[in-house]
Amino acid sequence: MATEASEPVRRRRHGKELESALLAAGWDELVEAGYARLTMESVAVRARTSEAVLYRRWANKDQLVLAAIEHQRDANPVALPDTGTLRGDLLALLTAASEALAGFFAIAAAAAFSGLLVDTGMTPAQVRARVMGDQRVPHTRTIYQRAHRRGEIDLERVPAAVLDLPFDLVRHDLLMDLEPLKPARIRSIVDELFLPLV
Amino acid sequence: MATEASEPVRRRRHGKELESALLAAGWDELVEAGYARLTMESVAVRARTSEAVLYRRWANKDQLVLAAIEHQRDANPVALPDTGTLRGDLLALLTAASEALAGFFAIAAAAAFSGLLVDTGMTPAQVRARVMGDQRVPHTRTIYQRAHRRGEIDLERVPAAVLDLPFDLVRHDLLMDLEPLKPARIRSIVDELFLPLV
DNA sequence: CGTTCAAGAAAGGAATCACTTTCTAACCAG
DNA sequence: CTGGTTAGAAAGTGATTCCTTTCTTGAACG
Repeated sequence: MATEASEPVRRRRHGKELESALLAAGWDELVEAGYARLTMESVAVRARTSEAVLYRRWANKDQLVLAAIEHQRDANPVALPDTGTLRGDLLALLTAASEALAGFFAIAAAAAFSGLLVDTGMTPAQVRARVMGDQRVPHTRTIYQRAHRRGEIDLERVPAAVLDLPFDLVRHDLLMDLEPLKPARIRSIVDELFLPLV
Repeated sequence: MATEASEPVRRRRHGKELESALLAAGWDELVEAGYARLTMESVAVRARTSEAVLYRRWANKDQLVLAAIEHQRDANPVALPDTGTLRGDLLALLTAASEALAGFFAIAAAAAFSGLLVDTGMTPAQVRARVMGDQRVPHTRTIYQRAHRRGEIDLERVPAAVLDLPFDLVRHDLLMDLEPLKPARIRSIVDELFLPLV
């Protein structure tokens, strides 16, 4: 009778384990409530801890949100495919990026423009560069260079706009729809738009 | 001595004139401060009026923001060009859209995702449809149909993805950079990407 | 085992901000 | 000119929320 069945052994988290839980809670709050409605208390409650724990790590709400965005980005790395053909690599990479980044751009962009870090002296462009990780989709250069070496494309003769095209369109669709692209759309981008241009 | 020189005749605005000024102030505040940092007072001060005037028109902050977004969208209509060639029409339309909508998509999307209307029962998709005006870029069908009639393209044989391509890319760049596209970029989209595909 | 550190609970201070209320006077219709 | 409407000024209320402080106790480390 001393320990209730409804009280499931209060474990106490530490270090990386705790920090990941805090940042994940922050991200979930961002997705569900949005930046404006995210409060330190709501994050603490979701993470089953108290606000003091948050303030021990981040000086204010903006810092916490920024860290949560970066954590979410880094927790879902996009794998580098190697299928042997440019078409296969592109389909695989775009699919992986689409799934890993679904929602990320929109939430991050929304937070960046809805007031995040306005008074830290960062320009909107700086905030955006930071949350976007200053990279667009990783590994793009790699798969193009491999295709160049195999003789599939001639990097000297293909305009940069063409090389960016598939990734720009995937990013665009992610921003518009907030969910991963349908496989048919990815195939359309590769087969109807990109490949005819190279 | 009764009327100071520093007090430049207090005129009192009414009706449409006043309402436009209020909504313009709301939009400017949205751009500069973002949704989270926009306050009814900041809008009132910017419009040189008082909060009561705002509340006489809109029941709450969300309604004001929504009206400001719609006002901004409707106040900058994109003109329908008619240059005689598909290439000319596209360049003109993309340039006009780029300038009219610079910033609009990003600000509107950010407001939509940063908490706007979360508790009115609208889904994010509904909010987005409303602020985007349920249209992407107007006039697109028109210029394509004219080109079809002139025999420049065959609408039966061109995939829809190709027709959307220029507008998707312009929207993408606007979301990323928040400013009108450089003319060279627009020419690149038309000449290096779109025209080779049709 | 004993020491140290931080997790977690709780309560509250201070500031912000959505929204209201009241009042005066400028504008408009007749 | 007269009366009704509403712009605009000013002050205030109540709720929210950022952030701090204090205290107890579970966990890590030697």
